[in-house]
Amino acid sequence: MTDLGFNAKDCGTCPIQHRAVCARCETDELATLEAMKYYRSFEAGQPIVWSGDRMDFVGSVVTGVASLSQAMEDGRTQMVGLLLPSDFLGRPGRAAAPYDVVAVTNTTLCCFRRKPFETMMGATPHLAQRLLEMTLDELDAAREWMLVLGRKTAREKIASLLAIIARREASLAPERGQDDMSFDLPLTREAMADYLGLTLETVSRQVSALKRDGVIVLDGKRRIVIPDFDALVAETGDDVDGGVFA
Amino acid sequence: MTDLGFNAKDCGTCPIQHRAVCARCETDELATLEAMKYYRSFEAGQPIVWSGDRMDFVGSVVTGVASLSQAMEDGRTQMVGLLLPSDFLGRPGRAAAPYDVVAVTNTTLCCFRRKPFETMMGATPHLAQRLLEMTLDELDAAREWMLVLGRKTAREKIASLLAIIARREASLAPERGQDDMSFDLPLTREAMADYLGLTLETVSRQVSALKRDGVIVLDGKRRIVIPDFDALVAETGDDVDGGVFA
DNA sequence: CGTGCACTTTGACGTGGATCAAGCTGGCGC
DNA sequence: GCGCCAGCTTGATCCACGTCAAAGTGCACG
Repeated sequence: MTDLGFNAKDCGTCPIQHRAVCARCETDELATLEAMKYYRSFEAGQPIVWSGDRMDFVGSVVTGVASLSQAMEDGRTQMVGLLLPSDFLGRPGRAAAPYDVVAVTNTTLCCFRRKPFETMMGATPHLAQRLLEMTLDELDAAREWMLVLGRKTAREKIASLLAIIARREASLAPERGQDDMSFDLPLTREAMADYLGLTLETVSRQVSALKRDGVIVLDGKRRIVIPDFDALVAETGDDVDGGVFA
Repeated sequence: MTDLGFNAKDCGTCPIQHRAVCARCETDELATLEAMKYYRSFEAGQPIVWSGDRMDFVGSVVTGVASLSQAMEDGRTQMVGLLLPSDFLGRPGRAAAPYDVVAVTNTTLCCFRRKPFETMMGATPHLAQRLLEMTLDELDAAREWMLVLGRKTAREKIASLLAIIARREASLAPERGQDDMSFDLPLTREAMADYLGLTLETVSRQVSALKRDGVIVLDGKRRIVIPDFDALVAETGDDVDGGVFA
């Protein structure tokens, strides 16, 4: 919630708006975006917006992890997206948030107020095209996840989730090879269950099973080491190169 | 595959490109789009494109139903979208099709070659914005479906599918009230199963159960009559107004 | 250095939907 | 009119995952 007071120029730590949204912007457009942006941070567990709420900003994740989820009246919930650093949040042209957005870990967003952003979009054709690109990527990810939810076994679901997170982590720190990957799981067992359409007990059992079978190594409850990424991918049911977010 | 030879002006039957894609186009842009468009038709069961294929057109469905689906190596398949009349197919800026697209019933598409369409998009800012809108709608539909796949029971899944189709049918023929809805199911039990992440036997049993309970009436195997739409919606597990594609 | 509490693991048991296996039904070609 | 066959239904059985219950773990706080 608090404004971090980052210098607007201090974007070594914020690859977001320049490269992700506006890679082809001219200098003056870049400067306009720069001048408009501001930061917000949220603590782990804090809601960012509720489904149906008015949402007057768009932005992207600088650090941390946020989740998008939908709930049924009786309490069943399904996570429909996971926002990792560089992912975009919000939708130009739409006032109401379609999902609950919650900070899973401590999270910093780089934001723009929606109205001026929309105005800018109208004046900058490739901004709209860039947003379209990003939305198509989200759509592909959502549909890939439909396959996971509809057709995969519990073990394959867990492996798919770990593979996605491992890939994302690797792309954020590309200097390391893809052997000996390791990362801190940002999700509780319950959050994993909500993403995978399982119960937390089933998640726990399958994580234990993957550990027992040597596919993953646990260091504490959250730190995951993946000794052989290909072995993990083999557990997902996907063909080797076609996988999720390929 | 065959060109139907429809008159390019004959767009009473083709509400697609004018209103869906280009509602705000100026007259000359409209004329340009008109001149570029052509029709293709496919018979029930025919593939339109395979996943990974080069796809040199974009378009939308004029009549019929097509499906988007993904397959795993071992044959498990998940339908990730259903294209009904007025739905858009294809993605500007991307050469490769990400899913298998199959004509479920006899289908007619209104197409544009991709390259000139992209050029036009670059020159016509609101075309890109309109495409973004449509893609966001698809994204919402995909995520709504993730809730169906991840958290609903077989009976709720069937009810959700019937409710979606009934709503779409009603919006195509809005003169009829929403009591006494009826329509021909365009999908086989197997296709329904692929969409819902079930087996065809389970689909058959749950359809029978909904019939036994008076939620739906079957006239033959394909014609569905819905005596009370609200009763159907009550079976979906959604809250009354929040439902899929709300 | 306990005590509390959120998170996780593990066990025992139940069940919804998958699987396997017959039939049935209705449209179409001959 | 008859046979064929794709699509559908129904039954019997199985098993992956859910449910309920009880410990275990480790970090934060006194």
